[in-house]
Amino acid sequence: MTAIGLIDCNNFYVSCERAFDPKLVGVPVVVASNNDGCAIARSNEAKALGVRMGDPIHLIRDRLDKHGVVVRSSNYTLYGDMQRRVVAAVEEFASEVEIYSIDESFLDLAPFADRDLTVHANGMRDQVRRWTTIPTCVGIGPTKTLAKVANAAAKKNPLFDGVADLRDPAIRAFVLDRFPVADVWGVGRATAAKLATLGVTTAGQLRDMQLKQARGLGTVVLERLVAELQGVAASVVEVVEPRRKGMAVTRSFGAPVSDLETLMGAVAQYAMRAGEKLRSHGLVAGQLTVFFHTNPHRRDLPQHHGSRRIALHPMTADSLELLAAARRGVEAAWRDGPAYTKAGIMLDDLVAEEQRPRTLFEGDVDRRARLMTALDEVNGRFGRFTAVPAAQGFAREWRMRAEAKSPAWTTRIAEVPVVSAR
DNA sequence: TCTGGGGTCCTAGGACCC
DNA sequence: TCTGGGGTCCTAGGACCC
Repeated sequence: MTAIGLIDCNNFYVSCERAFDPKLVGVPVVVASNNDGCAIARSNEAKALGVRMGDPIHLIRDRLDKHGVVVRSSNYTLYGDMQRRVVAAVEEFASEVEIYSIDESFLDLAPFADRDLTVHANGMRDQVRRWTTIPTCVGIGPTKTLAKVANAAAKKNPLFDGVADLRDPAIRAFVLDRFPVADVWGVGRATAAKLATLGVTTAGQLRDMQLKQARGLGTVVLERLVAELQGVAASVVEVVEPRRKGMAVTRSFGAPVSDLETLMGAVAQYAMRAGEKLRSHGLVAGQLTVFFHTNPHRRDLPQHHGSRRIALHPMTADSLELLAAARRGVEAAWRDGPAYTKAGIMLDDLVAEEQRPRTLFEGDVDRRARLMTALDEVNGRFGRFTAVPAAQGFAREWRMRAEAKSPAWTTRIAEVPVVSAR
């Protein structure tokens, strides 16, 4: 019998922060996005105060201060390492684990389906908690979409106490009839609005929609979604990582940038990072897009959105080639005057290094590849951007804000927590 | 003063071909 | 005035996810 599980960490970033700082337990905590811009994780206490996902911190500052909400800058090194530990704790409880996002994994539970899966899931949650302190919820169903619904029910409805198994048709119907259609995985704002005009407001009503009608209203994506709600699997638990199609390094600046040289400095660093990322995946890129733009929320200020796409011949993962292409793009798209607040590099047409098409006249590729390997080794060992090209220009006025970032508790020896006993 | 940073998939429509 | 009937490939943009 098919049984798909979804384990999801509760308020993951906040829980990671709490794992190493007990002062944060029991008080309202918010983790801010890069640049301390928006609220992207909230403790239950913060949710109860009305802090919503994506709220700009500066707009809710007063409320945060009034209620003593602790705001932490995001610390992705910590969260990434904690994810690894959560997955390790889960592995023995499933035959396959598909890491879906930094805080969620799909599980193939079929081999365990003859036992009580609620007991099984609770054993898994206990192990995650023992190994990482992170609280989780588990949803179980015959398809991924139903496992997602189950997970949300497990989290929201105290009746389930952290684990919901929707394989039983009666329980499933009970939950779907009370589940807002807008909260279904894959139903966003636009689709929810269209469904509302048809009077479809619950997941149960969407389940009962004709497949053809679903396709007409949305696309094949909505049709598959309806099938999954009916218990017919349209996707499976995927273990192998799919080949990446694109890759990006983009950042908002800590302060607006109006001069070309400073912007170049930022873009240069993103290009170096993009190259590093490509090489770590063993890929080369055929196309690079560089962009920079002003603050779109400030309609009162002059706006400019500069962007250039540059073909990379030959395809490459060489940081210096990416850097040169990015510079050309910025120069071509530059406009004097506006204050820019964000820039980025996007790479497309990604191909595995071994499958890179060879061209004539590509120079001494091996020598450059060795240089890049050396660069990665130095930076891997001594910290990112220890070795950089001399022309990079390392003025850092644009560097993003992170005013309340926790230490790299688990990944830097100088920052591991010290425990003393007497 | 201050609004994240990644990704995926699908479709429509244009360019081009015979 | 009137203007076929297929294809393919590519790109931009929308919608969605966390």
